[in-house]
Amino acid sequence: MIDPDVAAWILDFLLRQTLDDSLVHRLILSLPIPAPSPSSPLHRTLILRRLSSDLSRRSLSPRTLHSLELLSSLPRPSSAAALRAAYAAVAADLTVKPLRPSSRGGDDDGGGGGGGEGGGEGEFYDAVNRIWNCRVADLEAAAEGAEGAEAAAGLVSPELRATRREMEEAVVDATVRAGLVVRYTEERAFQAVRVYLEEAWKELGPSFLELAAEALIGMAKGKGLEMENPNSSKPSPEEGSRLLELVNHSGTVNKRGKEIIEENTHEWDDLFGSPLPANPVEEPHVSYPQKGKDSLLVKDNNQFILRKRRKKWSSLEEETLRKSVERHGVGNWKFIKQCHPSIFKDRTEVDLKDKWRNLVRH
DNA sequence: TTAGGGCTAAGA
DNA sequence: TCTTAGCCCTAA
Repeated sequence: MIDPDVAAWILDFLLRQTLDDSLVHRLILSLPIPAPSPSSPLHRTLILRRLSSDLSRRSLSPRTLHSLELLSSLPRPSSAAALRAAYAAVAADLTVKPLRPSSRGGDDDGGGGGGGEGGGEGEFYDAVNRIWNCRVADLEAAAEGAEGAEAAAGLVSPELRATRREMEEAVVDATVRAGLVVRYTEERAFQAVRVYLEEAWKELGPSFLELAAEALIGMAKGKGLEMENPNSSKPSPEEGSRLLELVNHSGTVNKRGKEIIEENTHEWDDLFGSPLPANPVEEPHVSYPQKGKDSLLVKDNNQFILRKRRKKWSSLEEETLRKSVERHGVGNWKFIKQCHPSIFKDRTEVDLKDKWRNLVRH
């Protein structure tokens, strides 16, 4: 059995190599690492790796935005200017995406819901609401208030505020909308993320294993334990693969890990404590309890039914609900949930409605 | 998807 | 035992 600290060093090293995503997924499941705390170096490496993965798959999604938000909330946010630029570019790209000719779909769009003319605009309005009137508005509010001000200020820039105004204008003006499509290209967003990642990886420096290896080599040469020269030669991807093989043969793949690999789910997100779907529409609905630690069996009329385990509302959930209702009004429960997927990850729209009923009752 | 009635676990 | 909060069911 590998020591958790050693496992974390191995993972931290391998995450920086050009390994295939599926291998990284298997690694995360195989190694006995606890969920990294936001202050641990591994946390930053994991988020950067997830972002790199989005870039290499050329797939920018709300998950990408979430990664950038997480990075800005870390104790010492790296490459602040590039991070702000990447956030603004990705937010704009995700909003404008439905307006691009390639996304509007032909007659075989198969997506249902809307379709036809105006479908792209509909999705655009929805994205403006979700990203700019909700997500970015929250950041701006937080940047001005005391709560999370530092993290939010790391993302809020004059450029972001200007783009938000532009998006609002585009909702009512077709000419502005057309301008957005020309200006906010997908390539522009990719480029901004690429620039940020280059800077961030550079700032991160070598992994602990690399430093240790250098020190060992130094010792072998009789030079003592010097841990300098961070840009010395990195182990090759092949070496990373061999190490991975070693880990896989150590027999530490747990049962749950195997199940998840078989189900091909998104193992990354488990490590961040707040799974975020690539597309909010695909978010799993939690209204029907499933067997597990979050459910309990209750006897009802001589038959057992599965019931969701009672979970007290946290002050963060309560406060978020209050602010959301203030901003978006009563009754928009689904929208409010979509605005705060990580905070309300364990709640259904009905839960939000029920909680609000309780809040106004007393 | 939402509103509203009703049930029940938890705690005073 | 009573109240409250969280959850479920059903109709629209």
